[in-house]
Amino acid sequence: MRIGELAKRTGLTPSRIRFYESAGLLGPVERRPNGYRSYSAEAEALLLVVTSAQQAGFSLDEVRHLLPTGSQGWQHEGLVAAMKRKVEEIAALEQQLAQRKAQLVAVIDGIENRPDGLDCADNAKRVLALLRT
Amino acid sequence: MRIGELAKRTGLTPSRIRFYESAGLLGPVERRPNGYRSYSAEAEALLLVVTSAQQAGFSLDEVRHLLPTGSQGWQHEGLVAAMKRKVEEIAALEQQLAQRKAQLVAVIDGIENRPDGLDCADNAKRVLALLRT
DNA sequence: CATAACGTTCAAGCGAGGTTGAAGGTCAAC
DNA sequence: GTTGACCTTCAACCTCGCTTGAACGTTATG
Repeated sequence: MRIGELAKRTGLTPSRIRFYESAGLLGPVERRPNGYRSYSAEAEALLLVVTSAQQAGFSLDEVRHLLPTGSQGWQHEGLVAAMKRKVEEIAALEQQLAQRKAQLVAVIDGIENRPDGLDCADNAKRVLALLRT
Repeated sequence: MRIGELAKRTGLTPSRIRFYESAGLLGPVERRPNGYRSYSAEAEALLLVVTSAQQAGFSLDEVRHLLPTGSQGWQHEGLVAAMKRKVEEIAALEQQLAQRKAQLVAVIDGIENRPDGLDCADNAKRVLALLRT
């Protein structure tokens, strides 16, 4: 498989795939006699791992340390440990998101249900005070 | 209040505050005769709005469009609409996060409970297949 | 009066995650 | 035998959200 087809199959751009290679995420890539990159079906799976890991919140740097180094195969323990840590991080993020959403909703409510007799500036102070808590 | 004190009160660095000003987030800032910036207490509230909005997932560009332009005051409708959109976005993000977490947990489980008689490479394929669904 | 702790501007740099472009090689089809 | 699609490298550029540094002015304190 040449890079164009791999790109289509993964939904990535060729430049992005080359970028991942140059970032050390794909290991050494086979070449045809003409210099073209040649990918096996495994490459598609590997790219799926990379993009999934990215979506799961791993930086490329983190991903690189999780991928099999050379021909050494996966290192299950470290991998599992990293994923468990990431699950924790995601749980923390979920909490933060929920809090942000709650704050936004509180601000919206604070604006829409402004107490009678409170002018806009004072209401702004009231609403901001809610955020600090 | 000079920039240093504002920085301490908000927990931001002076450079960051100047950066926000140069990004058009703070409007025109008063100056003392010596050229030093002079901030009112409102500035602290404004910076709180900026950083809160950032934490809520607004980019600085988005924040700029939400802040009162000139001396025109807040535009409640647009503001509330933007916040409601952001709440939707956050809800979507929450779903994605939940899905990512579920995938990670599935992968962890796939590794830890590898079926007997399946070698590592085949198990990797099995686990990756789960991710595609 | 010296010195340290502030403040100023402006330009440059960083880190992440890529994209874009120039200059060129390869290959299949017409 | 020439178009056009695809591939190569390498360097430069981009966006975001800042930080850092150089060169310089101001103010409070001993």
